[in-house]
Amino acid sequence: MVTIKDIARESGYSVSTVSRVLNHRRDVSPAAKKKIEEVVAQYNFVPNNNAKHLKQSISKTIAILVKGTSNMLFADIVEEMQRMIEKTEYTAVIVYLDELDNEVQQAIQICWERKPLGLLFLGGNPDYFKEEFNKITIPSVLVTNQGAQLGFENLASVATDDIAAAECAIDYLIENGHQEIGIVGGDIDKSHTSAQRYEGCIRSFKKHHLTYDPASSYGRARFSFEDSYRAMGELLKKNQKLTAVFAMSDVMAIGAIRALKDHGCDVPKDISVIGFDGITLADYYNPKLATIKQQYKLLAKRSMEILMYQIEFKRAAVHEVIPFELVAGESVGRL
Amino acid sequence: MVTIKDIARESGYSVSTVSRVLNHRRDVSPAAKKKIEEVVAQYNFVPNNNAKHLKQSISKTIAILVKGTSNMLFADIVEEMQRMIEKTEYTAVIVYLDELDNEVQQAIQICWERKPLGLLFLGGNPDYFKEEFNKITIPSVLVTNQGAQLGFENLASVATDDIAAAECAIDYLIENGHQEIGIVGGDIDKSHTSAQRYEGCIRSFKKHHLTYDPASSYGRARFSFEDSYRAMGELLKKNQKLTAVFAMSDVMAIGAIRALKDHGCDVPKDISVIGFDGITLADYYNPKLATIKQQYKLLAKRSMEILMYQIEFKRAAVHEVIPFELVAGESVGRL
DNA sequence: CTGTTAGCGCTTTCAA
DNA sequence: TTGAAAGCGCTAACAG
Repeated sequence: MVTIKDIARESGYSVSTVSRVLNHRRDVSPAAKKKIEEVVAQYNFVPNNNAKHLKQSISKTIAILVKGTSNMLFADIVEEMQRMIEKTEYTAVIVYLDELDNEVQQAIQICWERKPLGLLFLGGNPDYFKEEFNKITIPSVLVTNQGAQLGFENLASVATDDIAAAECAIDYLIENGHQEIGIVGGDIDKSHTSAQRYEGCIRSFKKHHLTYDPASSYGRARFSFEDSYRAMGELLKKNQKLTAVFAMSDVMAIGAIRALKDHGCDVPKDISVIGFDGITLADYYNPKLATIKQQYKLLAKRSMEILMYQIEFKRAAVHEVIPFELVAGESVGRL
Repeated sequence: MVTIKDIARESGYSVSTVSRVLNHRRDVSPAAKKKIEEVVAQYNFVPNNNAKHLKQSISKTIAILVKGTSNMLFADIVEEMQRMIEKTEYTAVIVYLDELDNEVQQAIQICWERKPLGLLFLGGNPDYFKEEFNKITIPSVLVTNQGAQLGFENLASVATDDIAAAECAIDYLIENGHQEIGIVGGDIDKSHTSAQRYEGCIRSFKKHHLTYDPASSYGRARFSFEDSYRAMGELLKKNQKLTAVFAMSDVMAIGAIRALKDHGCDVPKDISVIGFDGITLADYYNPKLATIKQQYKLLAKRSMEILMYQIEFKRAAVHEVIPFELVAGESVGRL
């Protein structure tokens, strides 16, 4: 392997000068720059990032921690963030974690190894934050989860109001004449997001003086097509009176719709379905999904802006709520 | 930050002994092991991977390079591979690249930095391999692309026969009475996979003595819903006689179907559509997608096995073709 | 503008 | 079974 030393020897300059050229510093003579760049190209030299990061105390890096590989909303947000970061002098490090991983622990390790200037959490479990986020001192933003109540000075948040949004979804179903409503959602004890959305549902039921029986009308599932399909099938057996279903993600809604069709129910003629997230696919599905659209571009934009403000102007961490949109789609019918 | 030195000092042992414990070596006394592990836990010590990899000459690591973040087939394959690697003593490093990035250059850097024992390429451009794969000497497997003709001794491949599969798709359309067939696919000059699939199409047309005019019947698009939607719309204007469309990926097929519906065409009544890949979503879509299913689990399994054989038994790189399956679905109608 | 020098945190001989 | 010491490749003072 060719190292910086080899380049120094071959170019006739010292390692420090080579290092300077490599890092685009301007205190190098054009001649040195030219010569060194030639040698670098000739030897196809690639610097070793381990050594670089081991030594470097800071780097113009933003780390993005994405929780859940198959979360299509996050995929859309990450793409948008990358596009934004590319235009700046910063570099993005993207780390994908399993839904179950501890994102805060991972973040600590990343801080330790890559010394980023800021952190962006796509999804996160408040419990993990309570436990050890205090070990993180750099500016951070929690995206799609509200973080105000956590009370960390360096943790901002940009999120949709999950409670209000879920309430809106159920309102919409009720406005359309539905009274027997099923819910397909995550594990309320383990997923904070699911718990929030569940609370929104309950609020709507209460407001409309409807009773809701989780035992017969809540289908717990992971956020995947397959598991939502299973949950919907079970729900159908437990409660034959259902006329509408709220799924806590669009992916779940699609799994549920497939289950309904396979059981001979038409959507929306027999049973209505409304999803959550507003991923690109929702518009491409048949029927077009009724859904609560999280404005992913705005979520991405504001998160980055708030992070940059914290980093560059040492502004305080703020907690911003991004408005959601109800998308009517074609999957909800009037009763 | 707490380093290995701190642990050494606090535990009363030397850094080398701590290092041994950290790496689960057996030449340490139980007493030392116990004491050091206690201190590590107490201080919440996390080793710095930069330093570790900088020094370590090999690691039980397999690197997976994934080309295209939003490729749903790859997502399925990666998940399967991770599941397999978890059961072994190896660790996976997964790197997501843009569709346009040079995966071989990235791989060289990763070898240099992480010293993996093997490489798995999900998708790849043969041109990049011809250019500099010779710089890579560790066992590697090219997944979903055939690599036999590249002729590298350390590069195996596990792939679907794209030519035969695409030919099969067109055959199926023709068998169902279609003669005016459109294609929505990638850039044949830049995407080797697209070129292969295109060749399969042409073979089928020739075999059936049909003429195909790319100018009026080929819609070039990126592998996304949106771009395929656009391409299908244009195709519809250029050629009103189309009765069927072959899309080079399921994502493209879905984009095309949406475009058709928005132009008032029913699928499959007015126009039939067949996709490619057989992603999970294909089964959940309405209509269920007719598609060429790549057996992603088998692709993942054989790739890993072949790589392991190369690494552990120094077996030669083999080139394996995984059979595809035609899934009838509901999106192709008989004319 | 350039070179010398001292580490970053860890692994790995080599001796003891 | 343990410890001392020599770097891995690079950056960042500091001095020239």
